[in-house]
This record gives sequence, C-alpha cells and structure tokens, in this order.
Amino acid sequence: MIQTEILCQSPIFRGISPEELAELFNQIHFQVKTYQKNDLITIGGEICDRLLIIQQGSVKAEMTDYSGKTIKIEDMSAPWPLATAFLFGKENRFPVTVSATSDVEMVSIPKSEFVKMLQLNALILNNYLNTISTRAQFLSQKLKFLSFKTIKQKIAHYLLEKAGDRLQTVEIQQSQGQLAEMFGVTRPSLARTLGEMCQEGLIETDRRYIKILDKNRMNQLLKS
Amino acid sequence: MIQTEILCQSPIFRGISPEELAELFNQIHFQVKTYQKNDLITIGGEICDRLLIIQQGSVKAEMTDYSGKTIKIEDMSAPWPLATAFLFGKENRFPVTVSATSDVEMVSIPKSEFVKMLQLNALILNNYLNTISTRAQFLSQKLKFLSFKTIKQKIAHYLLEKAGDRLQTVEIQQSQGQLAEMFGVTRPSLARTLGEMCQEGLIETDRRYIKILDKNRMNQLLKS
DNA sequence: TTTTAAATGTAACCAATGTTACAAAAAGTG
DNA sequence: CACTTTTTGTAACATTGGTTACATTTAAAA
Repeated sequence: MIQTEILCQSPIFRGISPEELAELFNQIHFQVKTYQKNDLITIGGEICDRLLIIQQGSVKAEMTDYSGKTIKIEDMSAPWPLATAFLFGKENRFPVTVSATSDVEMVSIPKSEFVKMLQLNALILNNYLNTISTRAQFLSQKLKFLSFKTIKQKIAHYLLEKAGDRLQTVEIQQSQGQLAEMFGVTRPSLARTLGEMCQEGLIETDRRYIKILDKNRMNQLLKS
Repeated sequence: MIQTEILCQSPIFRGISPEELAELFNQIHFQVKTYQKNDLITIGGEICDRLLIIQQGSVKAEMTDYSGKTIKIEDMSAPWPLATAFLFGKENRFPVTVSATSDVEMVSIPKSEFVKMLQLNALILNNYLNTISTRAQFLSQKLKFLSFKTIKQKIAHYLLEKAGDRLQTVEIQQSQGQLAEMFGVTRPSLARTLGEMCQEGLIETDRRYIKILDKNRMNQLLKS
C-alpha cells in the first residue's frame, strides 16, 4: 500500500502535499514491493529501468569487487530514493548492490511513468535535479576521500572535516572496526596509525573521543 | 560569438537544429568567454552557478589534493558541457579544477537562465537528465576502478575492459607514464608490475601493444 | 558482582609499492 | 646519418599497510 504521508518527505516529493501526491500517483502505474531483512534488492550490474523509493525500513548499498568482497558505500532509510542517478544516462545499470538491513517496503516506479511525473509537476522536476546532482557530489566526495593515500591522511582528513573550524574534540559514532571498514583499511592498521598519531602529539584518544592537539600539523599532513 | 552549429552537437542540445537553438538562445542571457592555453577556467571549491559549454578547444579536469598535487580526472573538448552535475544540488561547488589545454571559447549560461531553457524545451530536459546521469555513472566507474587494491588488478581490469570479449591485443594510446598517472601509481612501479606479468605468462608487451595471453588467469586476479 | 563477549592496543613478520638512480632503447630532429 | 630528447627497463632500498596472534580493556549479560 502506498503511503503518501511518508513519501512526501522524500527529497523528490518535498514540498508536495500528501493529497496532491496521491493524486499524482493515481495518474501513473507503479508497484509496492516488500523485502525481509538481508534480502537483496538490487544487484550491481542489473538493468535500472525504474525509480525505487524506500517507503519503510532501511537498506545498505555496497560495491562488490570481482572477488565478492564488498565495500560499504552508504546506508539509507525511508523515505529515500535509490538509483536516482542511474535511471537516465547511457548505461542504465545499478552500480551497487543494495540489500535490506531491516524489513523494507519499496515503491517501484517505471522510468516512463516517472518521466510523466516530471512533466506533470515542475516541483518534482526541480527536486529531482537537485537529488541527482547531490548524488554526483556525494560520489565526487567519496572519490576525493579515496585519493588520500596513507591512513594518516585519511584520519586527518576525516577528523578535520568532522571537527570543522571550531571543535577540538570529535566523537566517533562507530567502532574502530567500522571506521576501518569505511576507510578501506584493516582494523589493526587503523589502530596502529592512531597510536602513532598519539605518540607524535597530533591527537589524544579517549574511548570514542578524539582530541585534535595540533590542527596546523594535521593540515600539513594533507599537504605532503 | 555563439556558434549554434557547434553547440547543437553538444549532448545537451543534441537533436536540436542550429536555427532552433539560436532562437532559444535569443530568449535567454548568456556569455561567451575566451581562455588561452593553461588558463584556469574553474577552481575546485568555487561556486558553480552557471552551466559551461566548451564551444572551441579542449580542457582538462583535475582533482587537487591539499598539497597542490593533482590527479587528472578527464579530458574534454568542444562541444562538451562542464559542471552539469554540480549546477543543481546542495553544495554548488566545482569539485575539480579545470584548465585550458588549448585556446578555448566557453559559453556560460547562468543557472536561472538554463532552467528557463529546460522549461522551454522538453528535448533539452531529456538530454540534460541523460548527461547528468552519465556523469554520475562515470564517477561511479572511477570509484570502482579505485577499489582495486593492487597494481596487477588495475592493469588486469584495464586490459580486460579494453579488450572486451573478442580482442586479444590492446593498443595503449598513452605513454607508460601517463598510464601510471591514470592508475594513480608511479611509473617504475607500473613498469615493474608489467614486467612481472610478462614473466608469469599473463601478457606479452611490444611497444604500445599488449597481448593478453591468458584471459582466464587475468580474470582470476580480479577475484582474489 | 561475576561472567562472558566485544572492542581495543600492540607486536612481529611479510608483501606491495614508492623513491631514487641510472642505463638502454626508441623516437624525434637537423 | 648523428644528435638530442623521451620513453622504457631495472635495481636497491625505504615505507606503508596487511596478516596473524595475543593480551588488555570495556561493555553487556547473567
């Protein structure tokens, strides 16, 4: 069952009232699919000819390398749209494998039907352009992050980004292991590097809090 | 001076006649700017509030890390549009630094004027969605490429991709040094790895031609 | 509190790649 | 052809990070 009160919170339908949205959905064809925890929703490489919007639950997107090893790319939950950047374009294939991290309801709108929506409503068009652009920016950011070669640089970049201009102390929400996964390095290597940075007087760690002692020197790290 | 015969070859204006395009440009405000070889056109981080289309010449896009070192991301030439994915979205900043690799003429359309165009012409809207999506796909590909850890894997991926299903021999257009730069590794390391792969009977090199001797084993490389 | 499981710190060792340097080969130029 | 420049092959050495293993600390559960 479609739930327009939830969907209108989605970036694509932002600013549209539930009633207006229900009216719009009346004019097109679509499906609502359900998945259970750990179910695969899309597989990297699969044809992408429909817009997917999470109506209920949460999913994770992973990039699968040839070995079957996966790198987690991001987590998403309702009412987020998937595959917005791959609905159009040359090669309409999902770049990532998406699986349910809880029980999930997914609204599935065929591409041609979604184009109708864009034509019907200028606000949706604008929202969609913003969404797709934000997505490209996200990828670009990820790319930038990967361009840091050493673990020390990755940590420095991460901490400086998180701390912003003002803060000195950063709280890490994830465990060290999860952080290492995000960085694409092993946990012992991350721990070793954090230890080194402590010895060098760059940071001070206390459980999940990391205090930046020398921002200048941290910045220098990124410049060498 | 605007040259609609060239611009209508651009992905954004594909399918539109030069006369039709001239008519469209009559209805909006825009600028044509000229640059000389090596001039900076955009700087990474700069606000992106206009659509840029190369009308004449060619440019390169580079990502600048904090040290000022750059990684080349791609080359583009007329009549290619720049910054299509960063015109909309949350953070409207150029992710890359773009500089002229020859003398360049650039058409610059303010965002609000471009939105007018999208409203005026459905074909342009469709083209634009395709362009922006293709861009996101390109970034995603780049990301996938960077996910290969070892140089051997990068070479294997690159060669298998280039060879496709049929070919056995791949011609490298760039020099070894340029290839190394693209891979984000040093030239001696690339040469060493190529040497190793020859010794292992995976490939045979003859100047700019590389013959793949054992596709199966190459594929295995990517799976381990 | 006691017990158990999870997260963290650390160390020894190894593989991959960067660094630097130089010689050989190829390509371009007069 | 002779000369210069660019590209390529290769080697020794340093650095980084992965692997494995284990002890310690912290958090959760009984």
